[in-house]
Parts: sequence; structure tokens; C-alpha cells
Amino acid sequence: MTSTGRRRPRQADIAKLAGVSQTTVSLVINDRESETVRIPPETRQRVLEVARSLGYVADPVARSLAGGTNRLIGVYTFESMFPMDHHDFYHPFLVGIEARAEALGYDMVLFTSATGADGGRSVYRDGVNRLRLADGCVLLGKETDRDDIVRLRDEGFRFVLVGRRDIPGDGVAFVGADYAKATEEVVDHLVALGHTTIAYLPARTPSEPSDDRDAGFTAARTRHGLRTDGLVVPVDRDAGPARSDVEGLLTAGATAFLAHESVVALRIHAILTELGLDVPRRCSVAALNDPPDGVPGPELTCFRIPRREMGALAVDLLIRQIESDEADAETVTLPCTFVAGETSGPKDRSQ
Amino acid sequence: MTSTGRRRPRQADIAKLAGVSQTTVSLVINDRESETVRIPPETRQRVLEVARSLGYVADPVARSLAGGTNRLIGVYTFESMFPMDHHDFYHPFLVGIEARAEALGYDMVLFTSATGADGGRSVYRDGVNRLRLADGCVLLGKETDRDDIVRLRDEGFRFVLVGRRDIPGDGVAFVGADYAKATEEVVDHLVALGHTTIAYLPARTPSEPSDDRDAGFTAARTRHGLRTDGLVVPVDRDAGPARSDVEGLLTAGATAFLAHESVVALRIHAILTELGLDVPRRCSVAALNDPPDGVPGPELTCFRIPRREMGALAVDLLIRQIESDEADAETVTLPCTFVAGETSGPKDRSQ
DNA sequence: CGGATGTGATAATACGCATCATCAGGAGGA
DNA sequence: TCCTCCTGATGATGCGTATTATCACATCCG
Repeated sequence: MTSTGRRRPRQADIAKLAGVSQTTVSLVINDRESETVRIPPETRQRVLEVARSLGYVADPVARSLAGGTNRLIGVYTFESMFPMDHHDFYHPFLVGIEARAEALGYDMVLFTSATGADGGRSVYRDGVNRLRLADGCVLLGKETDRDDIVRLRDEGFRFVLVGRRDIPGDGVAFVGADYAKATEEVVDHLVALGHTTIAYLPARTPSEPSDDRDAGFTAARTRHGLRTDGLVVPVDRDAGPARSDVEGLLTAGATAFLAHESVVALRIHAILTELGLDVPRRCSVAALNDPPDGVPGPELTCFRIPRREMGALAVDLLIRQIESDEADAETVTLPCTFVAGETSGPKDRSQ
Repeated sequence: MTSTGRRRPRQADIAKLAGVSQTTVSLVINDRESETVRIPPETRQRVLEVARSLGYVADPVARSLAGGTNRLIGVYTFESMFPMDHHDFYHPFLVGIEARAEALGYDMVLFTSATGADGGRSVYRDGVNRLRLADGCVLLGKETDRDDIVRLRDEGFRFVLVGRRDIPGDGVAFVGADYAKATEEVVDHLVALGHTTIAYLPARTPSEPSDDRDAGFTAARTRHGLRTDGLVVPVDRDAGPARSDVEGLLTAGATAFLAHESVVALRIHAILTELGLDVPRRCSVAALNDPPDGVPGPELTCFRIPRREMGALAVDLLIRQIESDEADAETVTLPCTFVAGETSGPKDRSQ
């Protein structure tokens, strides 16, 4: 049965069986009729039938090399795509990307971030160049490598970033979320509840998303005339806030806690509860981030990042670039959705 | 702006600058010295320096084309890959697949469904096997389409199924899990706890995984001499068991409930609790399936399917097929891990 | 009947790299 | 001197596809 040695069929095979040239096969397959090239319906039919009977599919590699396209969009994550703990981070994006790609008839290539045999970690050297196999690429990741992006852009490769990035020289397409405005909304909510002394716990390591939140917070703070002395404590996401940090902020008079990371916010909630302080009756807690699905704990006051929509939109932008054959650096920013949650309430007047 | 102008350097560019041939460059870059090919250190140095100064990186596309393979493994799911509710079903497999693919330097193509107007998913779009884009493919899914599989095999396409499948004519590679043995273990556990009247709730629609569990159950039942009259109720996964079903089984004397699907088991647990029957003091409940991560509820007595390992192993088998250039239908069956859980306990003697 | 026009293709080539077979030239041996 | 062996390379070719330029043949018109 099944001759194991059977190679993938090539255009040449089809050509032989259909009694035409490889050129003709290529022309038929790609629907390349023009003024100078004409294929009569009968020949076309014959070629298509043979192609089908052989199960022919163009070799994406050869096609790329020859300058063609593959209806293949790449997805590259700067961290591992399916890590055990992050998975709820990427998953919503992938849902959006897959749905949109499918709707538009594209398949997806997930590029694994191969670390080189020489042990070299340079993502670019080993990973990114393979991206060329795809017609274009959606880049995901918190720790996007700036140099890689610049280089990709300068190579004229088509891609769309998910997440705003300040790239020197600009000219990079991205889909972002409006963290600044969403942050303002959360602060407004807290202020409306009577909180005027808000502890602020930003990410320790700055990044664009973090900067946007800072900008939003500063705007809202200024607008409401809130004080900040002794109320700002940068926190490392993984290490989390120390109990002493929380105590210090309480001493400083904080009645509400606002953290960049939902994980941090939940940790604060836990610490407050340990200290015997009721949330939200005694203190409010809010995050500038939505907790991943399935994480236990109270429903946080926060905002929802429209990840699925961002993924879908990134595909849209990308495919537009690909099909229009011009690499314009379109950028889109989507709004986040405020979530009132159950961890914020009116300021405790008895204090 | 985007300075699209500067082309990537090619081996020919290096060759010109170093005063050697393109062949020599290729040989140096790839460290291809052999008996018949020798490059003196001084030439080698020169070439490497020029290459470095130009920032040369081999074009993976061209490299693939010359090598005959594109280092691309396909992943095809017969259901949508990233559905909102199933995601915990596929995710562990993908984790394993990605990890192994990355380790072996392969990228993954996720084929989007191209769901036909009839709702049915097929590998064949317009009668063309799109999967051929990859060097080979891992096929996932509960509702595998037999016809597609037979056709793929007869085409000589390389693929590995995850999940045992009885395909007429055989010759199909798969990675399975030993549901039969795992089922026996669960039954043994229940019997050891004193249960002799066990209600059995298999899947309503038969499939290989379901058959395997049936086989295991039958074997264990026979071995222990358990009765079955009035104790077997097929259940549809989505519809779930009716309250009357559970009551009927209780009337029949059941002291333990064994369901194929963890969802069903959890539902039974809920019904029993509603009826005021304590689990596991009054009744035991077990599943032949592990609940997805993040599903709330008690820790079920069940067994864990080694999904991650299955994914990884599937990639191994596939790549072995690809690289050895022979399509042998290797099949592997992995053991499942018994989970004692908290929903089973000694039979209530007071009954 | 000769030239113009139109039709249905195809040969040649490029894409960038890997590899096989071959070669020039010098050293060494008989 | 002629032959062999070794060193240091290189020319040619293939991988599968896309594209451009060209061609053979028929038909139509004057």
C-alpha cells in the first residue's frame, strides 16, 4: 500500500500529466491570465483536475522564495506561546487572531522562538528571519525586543504589533488599548466614591503600557487635586507588595489602593483582609488590568482589556498591508471596559 | 518612510568582497568541511569577517528550499482551535506540541478550520489538502473525520493522530492514552472501598475513547463479579444526566457513580448534594476523565490524561516519520495517572 | 498571397542557498 | 620526467515556483 516514498506533487508533475508546461500550471493555479497570457477554459480545466487528483498544494517555501504569497499569517510571541502560567495572557489574543484569520481564509504559523544551537539568545538571528515564510506577522509579547522590531521594519517586512510601542523613527503599525483613559476612569470612580487619598502601586519596571497608566493617573490626579506624597510604591509583579508596604500606605492615610497589576491588587486585598480590614467597607482596591480567567478571588474593580478584539484587529491591519501591497504604519487604539467590581465602595467616613 | 532600499546581504555579496566563490561562503558559514572540502583558516577568517561586517543572516526560505523540507509541522484540530469554552481541552496538548517542536527547531502551522457552509470541518478545501503546506501534521480532535484520515493516509501524507483511532485498513500512527487500564484502576479503587453496586454512565455517542473505557469497565466488572442490571445509563455530555436518572440509579441500589465525562460526574455530584446525600459519605462519584483546569467544584476521583506528554510524543513520532522518510504507522499508548480525589470514600455500611 | 492580428502556449530565468563533482597547481615519489 | 597525492578551492546544478519575453500557428484582411 501507500508507496512511502511518494514525494509531494510539484507543478512539473501536473504539467507532465496534463500535457502542458510548468509555466502553464503556475499560471492556471494562480489565476494569472492577462493581456499577454491566455489559457482556454478547456486547458484550465484539465490542469485543475490533475492538480486536484494529485492533491497538489504549492510549496510555501518555494513560493516565498519566488516572491509569491501563501495566505499564511505569522504569529510571533516574544515569550513562549503556551507557557503554563501565562496561558491566559495570550489565549484571548489568539482567539481573536484565529477567528479573524479563519474568516479571511488565512492559516496561521506559530513561530517557535528557537534559541540557536550556538546558545546565542538573539531572537533575531535564529527566530525572526523565519518569519519571512509568512506573508506578514502579528507580534505579541510584553517584552518586545526593540532592536528586532527596528530591523524588521527596515527590512520592509510586514507586521503589526499588539500593544503600543514607541519605536525610534516610527513607521510601525500597532493595535493598542487606551490604558490612559481607562486609568482615568478607574480613578474617577474611586474619587466619586469619596476617596481622596489613593495609594498608587505602579509596575517597578517601566514599559509603554506602564507609562500610559502613569500618564492617565497623573492626569486624573491633577484634575482632582489629589496628594501623592508617600503614596506611591513601585511593585515588582512577581515579588508582589510587602505587608510592610501596605501598612506604610495605610499609615500615610490611604483609603484606596490602585495597582497596575491585578495580581498585585489581589495580593493587597489578601493582606488587608489578614490585617482585619474589610474590603470594600474599610478600604477599596482597584487594578489597572483585568485578572486572567479562572484566577480565584474577589471580582476586582478594574478595566477589561479588549484582547480578543485587539487580536482580530491586528489581523485586519496586517492583511490590509499585505493585500494593498503597501506598508503603511496604521495604528489603532481600542477602548477598555470599566469593571465596577466588588472591591471598591464609598469611603469609610468613620475614619 | 521605511527605508526599504537596503537589500539583505546574500552569500554572493560576501563572496565578492572576500574574493571567493559563493560556494566557499556557503561552506564556511555552514562549517561544511569534509574529506573532499577543505578551507584554510585564513580564508575562513576572511569570509567570516566580511559576513559579520555585513550582518549576514542566511535566508531561511532559500535554505529550506535547498534542503527539501520547510521545518514546519502542521497542527489541525477537527474543532475550532481556540474556542472559548474548550480551550482548556486543547491547551495542554498545544503546550506539549509547542515545546517539542521548538526543541527540535520546527515551527507550527495552525490550520484554521475553513468550516464549510454545512458546518462540517474538513481538511480538504476545494478538494485540496491544505495540510500539505507542512512537512507533516498532528491531528487533534474528538470528532475526527474518518474519511479525511483515510484519504490523507492514502495520499501518503505524513501525520500522527492524538487519540487512538480504528481506521479501516490500518496504517495510521497515533498517540493514545490507556483509558481501559485507567478505568480498571478507578473501578478497583471503588471496589476496594467496598462498593459493589456501581452506576455506570458512559457517553451516549460511542467513539474509540468511549469504547476503551467500556472495555476497561467490563473487564473490571467481570473480574469483580459486579452486577449491572438497571445500573447503566448513557448520558449526553452537553445535556447532562437528569435528576430522575440519578434517583433511578439510587433506587437500583447504586452506592457509587462512575461517569465517562467529568462534567457529568460533577453534575451528578451536584444533584446528589441537592438531594441531601453527602458525598463521599453516603455516595461516591468518579469520572473517567480529568476536569479542565479552573473548573470549580470538588476534586474528583478520576484519572489524569497525560495530554502534554501526548502532544510532545506526537511531534516526536511525526518528526521521526519526516526525517526517516518512511511512513511507518508507529503507535504509542501512554498510561494515565489515577487521582484519588475527595469524591469517593468507603461504602456507607448503614444502608 | 503577404502581412497584420490574435491565440495558446512555452523557454528561460530569477529567487538564495547547498552540494556534488571537478579542477588547477604544487609537492613528493619512482 | 611522469605519475600520484594532496590542498584549496570552484562551476554547475537542483530545490519548486513566479514572471517575462518570446514563439508557433492560425485567422483575417486587403
